[in-house]
Amino acid sequence: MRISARADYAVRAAAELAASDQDGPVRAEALATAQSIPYRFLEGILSDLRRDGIVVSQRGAGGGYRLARPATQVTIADVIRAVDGPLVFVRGTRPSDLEYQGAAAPLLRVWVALRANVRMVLEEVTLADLVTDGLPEQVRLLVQSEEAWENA
Amino acid sequence: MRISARADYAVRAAAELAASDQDGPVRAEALATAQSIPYRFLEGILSDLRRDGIVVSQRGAGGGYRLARPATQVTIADVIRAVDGPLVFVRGTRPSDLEYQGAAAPLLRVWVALRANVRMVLEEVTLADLVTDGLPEQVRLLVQSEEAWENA
DNA sequence: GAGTATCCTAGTATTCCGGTGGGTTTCAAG
DNA sequence: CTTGAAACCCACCGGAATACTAGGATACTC
Repeated sequence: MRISARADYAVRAAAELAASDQDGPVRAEALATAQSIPYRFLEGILSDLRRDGIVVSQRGAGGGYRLARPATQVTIADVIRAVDGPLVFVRGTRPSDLEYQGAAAPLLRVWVALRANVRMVLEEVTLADLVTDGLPEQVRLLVQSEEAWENA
Repeated sequence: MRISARADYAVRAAAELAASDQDGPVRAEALATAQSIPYRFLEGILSDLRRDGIVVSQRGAGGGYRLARPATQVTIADVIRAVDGPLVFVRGTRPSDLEYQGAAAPLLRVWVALRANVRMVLEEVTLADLVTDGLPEQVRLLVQSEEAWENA
C-alpha cells in the first residue's frame, strides 16, 4: 500500500496553497520550489486538481492557482482522489465489487474495514488542519502512541 | 493505495491452508484451484511465505504446504509483509524517514496516523479469525456502518 | 504587443506487476 | 532403485504504470 509521488506532491502543493490564501494566486513555480517538487511534473498535478474542482487557475501575468473552496472544506482524501482515483482498491477493483470463495469469504469484510479506517484519517483531515497544525482529535490520538512510529 | 494481486492471493491461500489444517500438507495446485489463482504465480508467492516462516513445505509425493504456526498466531499483516514488504510507504520510503518543509510539515503525522489505522485492521485479524468468520470486535464495528460499503 | 504564466500533447526511461516456461531437486511408494 | 509426484529455482516477458521532461499554444495583464 503505497502513497504515490503524485499524491504526496499534490497534498503538499495544496497545503502550500492553503497557507498563502490571502495573497492572491500563487505561481506553480513558487509552489514547486517551496516544496521541492519538479516544476513540470507539478504542472500536470495542478491540472488534475483543477479538473476536479479543488483548485482554480488564473492565466497570464500575475496569475497562478488558488483553492476553489475554503481550506476547511478540502480534505486530503479529496486531493488524493483527484490525482490518483479511488483511495483503496484491491487488484484493480473496488472492495465492494469483489467476490471470494470458501475460506477467504470473510476477507471481503476485512478490506472494507481497512478502507473505512483509511478514510477515517484522510477524510477527516482538511488542508486547514494541516496549515494550522490542528489535526483532529482522533488523528492526534493515533500518532501519540510510541508504536505508531516504529517501523515494524 | 492498492492491495496488490500478490497480497490478495497470499492471504487467500493462507486462509485456505488454515481451513484445511488437520489434513496434512496441501498441494499448491489444490490451493490454486480452490481460490482461482494461477498455479505458477502462486508457487512464487508460497515461496515467499516459506522464506518468511509463515509456511513450511514438504517435497515429493504426498507433499505440500502447511502453516508454520497455529492459525491464531498468523495475522494478515504478517502474510502481506512477507510478499510485499512494508504495509504502508510514501514515495518508496517509510513514513518515519520523511521530512517535510513549511506548510506541509504536519503531513508527516498524517501518514503515520494512516499507517497506524491500517495496522489496526491488518495486525488484528488472524487467519483463524478468517476461517471461523470471527472477526475482532473493532473490525466488525467498522464494517457495520452503511457508508463503509459505499464507493465514495 | 511584450511579457508572463497556464495549458496541452507528446515522448521517454525505468520500474513494477502479473504471469509463464523449462528444467532440477527432493521425497514416498512400489 | 525406479517411478512419479511434488516443491524448487531461474529466467523471461509483455504491458502498464510511475515519474518525469520538452515544446509549443493559449490566455491574460500591463
